[in-house]
Amino acid sequence: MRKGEEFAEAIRRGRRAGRPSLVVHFTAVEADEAPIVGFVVSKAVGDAVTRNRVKRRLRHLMRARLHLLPRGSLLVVRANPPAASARSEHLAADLDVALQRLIGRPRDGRS
RNA sequence: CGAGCCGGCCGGACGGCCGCGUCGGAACUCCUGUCACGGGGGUUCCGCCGAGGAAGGUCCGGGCUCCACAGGGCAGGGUGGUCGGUAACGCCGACCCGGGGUGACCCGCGGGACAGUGCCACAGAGAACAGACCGCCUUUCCCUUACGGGGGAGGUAAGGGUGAAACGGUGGUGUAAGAGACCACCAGCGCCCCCGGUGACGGGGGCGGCUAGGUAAACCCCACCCGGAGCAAGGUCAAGAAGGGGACUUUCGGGUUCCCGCGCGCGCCGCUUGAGGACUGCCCGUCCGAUGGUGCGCGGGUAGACCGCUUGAGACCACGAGCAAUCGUGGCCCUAGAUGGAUGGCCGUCGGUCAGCGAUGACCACAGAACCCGGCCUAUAGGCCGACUCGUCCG
RNA sequence: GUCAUCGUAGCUCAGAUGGAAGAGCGGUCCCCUGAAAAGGGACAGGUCCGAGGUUCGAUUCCUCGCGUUGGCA
Repeated sequence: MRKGEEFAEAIRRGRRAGRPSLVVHFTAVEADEAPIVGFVVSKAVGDAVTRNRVKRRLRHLMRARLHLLPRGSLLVVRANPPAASARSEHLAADLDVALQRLIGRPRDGRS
């Protein structure tokens, strides 16, 4: 994801699942397109080195989970300050829980 | 051996599996164009390369690009011992002067206070061509038997006390008491001469007057330097005053959406007798200038691609010049170029640090390129190398 | 990339030419009240962001640094 409108769409209209280290926003459009994913790591998380590391870890974790997303997905992962000092397995666990809440439920749920 | 001082360098190493980015190659595939060669994109595989000494802060200086190649004066800003280095600097080196240290060495915005103006609180009698509070001395008056005390007039900067600072220091002559009033030496100031040095300056000699406060990181004066903006610079696709471009889609007619050129109305100024504008603020001077400039209102509008983009005052190694900063010659090498922004995940061995008798366990400094260089400053676990100084001991 | 702003008591802010710092709220104690609030009185509280420098003397002037907030492209 690389456009401001797409971030706004996912964050404002999508559903949200929060964990201590991160927040996941998810929405889906009708179009039959490949899912796109964006990351938000604010200045509150740390300095430039820390923010880069958090972003790379999240990108790595999401890459392995892309197949879980339906077509047309817009997904934004926002990092919270605890993500800076979290171990990768903790980040992965938080991410899995959040994804489970958002898309793991039956497809006829609220949308 | 201990303590210290200065400089240079490194800043984890090796390997396995899975991923990411640029570039190159191959295969497959899509779009587009030509008579033909072609152009552009996607996927997969292979290969090379892939953050720093500070990439940081943005405090200076340059390259590069555009503005009209930018002239003169004023204003404004900056620098401030000397000589050298450099593309340049507010940086670096050596030296000079002043200060600190036993020393190696360290610190200094280090021009001018007889061009002018301002300021120097409190304390103190007096604070800038100073000043009689106490004191000292002369004289006079009063009180007192006397010793002595008090008042007036005057002399006096040697002494006291205040202060950051009180108008040279010590000794003598001199005097009523004193005073550079005079003398000797010392310190300091100005001028002249000689010697050494490119120079700052240093050494020596002579003469003069006896003495001149501090502050210019207060205004200021002097010397020298400075055009402005910044890669979101700037350019190409880009044709045109009616359309053009990108992306997606298509039944190939087109459609959707975004972007660029902004569009309309009313008024004012002007079209070479020139409105307005540029050379950054002003003046002179020079130049641009008519599909023009400007005011108000309404409507529209906020980033598509590509180039610039990494070969450069370049890195390394020799030799030479120089005390050094640095420079010259030769050899050799090519070493990130992203654009929601590429270095991540898992694991092994070794290396450090800490804990523990041990098995073992935990941890790994500061910090992430964004046009590119030269400096400065700031952050930084741990480690390596070298020069030198002082102290102690041994020979 | 570039240009600014601010940093003073626990909080919000003043301050001067360089001569040593205040206000409001808050805090503590006392008075008032049967008790409290309000009111009155008294008191305490400061590395003037840090380091270095200029000066006799710096919160103020100079340099560097740290942090805060913001503007423009």
